[in-house]
Amino acid sequence: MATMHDVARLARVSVSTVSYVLTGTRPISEATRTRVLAAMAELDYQPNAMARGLATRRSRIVGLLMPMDERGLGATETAFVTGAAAAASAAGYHLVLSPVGVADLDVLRRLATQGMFDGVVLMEVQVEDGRVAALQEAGLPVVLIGRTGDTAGLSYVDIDFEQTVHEAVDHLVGLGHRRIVYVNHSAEAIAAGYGPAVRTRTAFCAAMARHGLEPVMIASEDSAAGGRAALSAAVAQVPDLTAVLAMNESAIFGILGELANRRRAVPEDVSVVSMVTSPQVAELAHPALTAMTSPGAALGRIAMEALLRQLEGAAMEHHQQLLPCVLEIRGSTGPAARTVGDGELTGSGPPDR
Amino acid sequence: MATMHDVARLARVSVSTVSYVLTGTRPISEATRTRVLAAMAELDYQPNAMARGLATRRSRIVGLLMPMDERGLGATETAFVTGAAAAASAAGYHLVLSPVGVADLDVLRRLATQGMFDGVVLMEVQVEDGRVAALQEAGLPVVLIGRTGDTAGLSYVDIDFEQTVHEAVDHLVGLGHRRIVYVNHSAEAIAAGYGPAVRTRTAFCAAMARHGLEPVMIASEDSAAGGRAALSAAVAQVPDLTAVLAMNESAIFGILGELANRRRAVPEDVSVVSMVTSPQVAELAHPALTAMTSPGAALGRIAMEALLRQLEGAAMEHHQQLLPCVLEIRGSTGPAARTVGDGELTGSGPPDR
DNA sequence: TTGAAAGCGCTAACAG
DNA sequence: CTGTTAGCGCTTTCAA
Repeated sequence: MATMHDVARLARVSVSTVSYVLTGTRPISEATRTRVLAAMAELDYQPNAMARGLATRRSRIVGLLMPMDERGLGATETAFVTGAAAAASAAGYHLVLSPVGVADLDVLRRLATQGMFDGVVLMEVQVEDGRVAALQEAGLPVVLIGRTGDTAGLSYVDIDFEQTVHEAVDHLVGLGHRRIVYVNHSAEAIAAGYGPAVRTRTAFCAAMARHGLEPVMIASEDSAAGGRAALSAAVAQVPDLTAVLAMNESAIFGILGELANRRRAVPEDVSVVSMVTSPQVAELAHPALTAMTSPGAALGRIAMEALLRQLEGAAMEHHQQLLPCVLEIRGSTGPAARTVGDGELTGSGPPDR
Repeated sequence: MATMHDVARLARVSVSTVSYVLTGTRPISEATRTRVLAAMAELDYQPNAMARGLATRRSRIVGLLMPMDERGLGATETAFVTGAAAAASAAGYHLVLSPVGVADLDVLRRLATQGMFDGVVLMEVQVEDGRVAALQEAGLPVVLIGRTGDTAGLSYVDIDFEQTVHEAVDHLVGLGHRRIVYVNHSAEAIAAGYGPAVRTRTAFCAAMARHGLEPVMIASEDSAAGGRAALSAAVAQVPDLTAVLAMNESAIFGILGELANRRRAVPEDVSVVSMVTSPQVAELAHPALTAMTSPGAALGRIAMEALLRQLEGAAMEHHQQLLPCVLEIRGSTGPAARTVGDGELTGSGPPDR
């Protein structure tokens, strides 16, 4: 309510002096500084954010851009948001949550040129993503959570899917599993170039190859029903599978449910590893899921910190960083059921028909 | 980048004319309007949000204030956020996510007087909540998601816990259950005046009384471990219980796990209803949970719409609305196990020791 | 060490 | 129907 003018008058100084006391950009005698501070306290003065923003051309507002479909955010995405929000807030920035779909390029361009954002963090990045170019054309500093196919010249943090998949496969192989089926996101997601789906797919092939094993992969809708269908498909293809590696947080419980239906005990008959999963979700299952825990909040925080550093320093340094998920062993994995021979073998659960 | 001046010059009109074309607050001849519009298009003009905000003293930014503890948001809270964000965005407002704890009253006051927010939605409201008063003193329009003990003169939307609990209890009683245990949030949460915990507690007593039944209530930590402990305590207190009503989304899977440990089949031996739960979470369980589905996104949307209406119209009308959760029957409830007599009876599962 | 004054880009009287 | 101009509240030269 009180303006800088009011403070200046009460302290018997000019407005510029008040401003300098506030910003500290020029020396002020101790005497006047205390007078000004006292006046501020007395009037309960708070600088007006809009006015300051207009004068400095910096809003101290950063955007967090993400598509928000009707089915809401998963636990991992939510962690991105809270991590980023905490980091922004700690640095004295405001975080605006903007639902911007991959198709809303015009909306995005408008947002970018309104001068409301000092910079943005972009979530749910596709391998081919027009939003990145649009943002760069607008001259707005961007940090991605996730990454495009060509990452030259841009800042991002992402999960190290290679590393994550390799660790997961190593864990299972270490337990003696050889017939491991990978349940990925939907075929559409893969076709659309959804990074996590595409990258883990490649990585799984590589990881299995390294152990001399055949990679079997099944796409699954992001739902419990999708998971059930995927598991059925997996069993049809590899009747004697002993382990499932699932990339699909939404499908994982369907997978578990279908295993239960088929009387395949976890982990005695089939081991299950859930990839890129939050501990909260992993704990929900019974037994609790061995999972590759996604560094959700950390990723959000690191992305935001990188962006803010880019805003503070004029230097246009790029921050590119991959964080692996960490293996947390819980109850859903165990030694592979004993098999006869190597290629031919007895199924470890009863047949289904 | 281009300013209103540039547009004015190119269109050979004054800045005010450009402004009026933009705001539509005074008639403009078709000829000049098209000239101005053409100039805007040519220059790719976007009005500067800060400048407009300063001039109009309205930022078109609303805040969403919530405490963000380290353990992140639950599915229901996340739905509040996405619902509110979508509504704000649809109305052309920006939504700032601000982590403001119940204790951060000074932070809140600073936020409120910076002139950054036209209004705010406050989440995670306590029965006794100093933030509400602080906001009102600052003269900032507020809508609560949740509500304080005394709601005189303020706007809120909240879940109708009375109704929700009654429906849940009626469902179980209708299935023949009489020994129903209520698992609430933690004792600390109740003591701290956490609305949902306090209100459901009262409602459960009333609902049971209406059926002439004894209300048994157990507090539980918000975790799977808490849920297991709570179920153990429940069984200790009511060995022959046939139904559990759980208010605790974080504990529900612990409850299910412990039931499985004790070889009490769901729903054959024990029926389980989860209160204030998102469908996604309910679907995760096996069998899927019969639940009182929280109107999460709707609540967020309604709160935001009420706030925006308050901002647009000068009228200081209050919006007070309760929405019940809706019963969605899935696989976790069924008829009560047959019992002998009414008070004395045979347990429906095997004893635990 | 301080003050005066010119903007930042826009809106909204006021005046034609 | 349109133009001129005085702010909105702050920062930051320029001048003392």
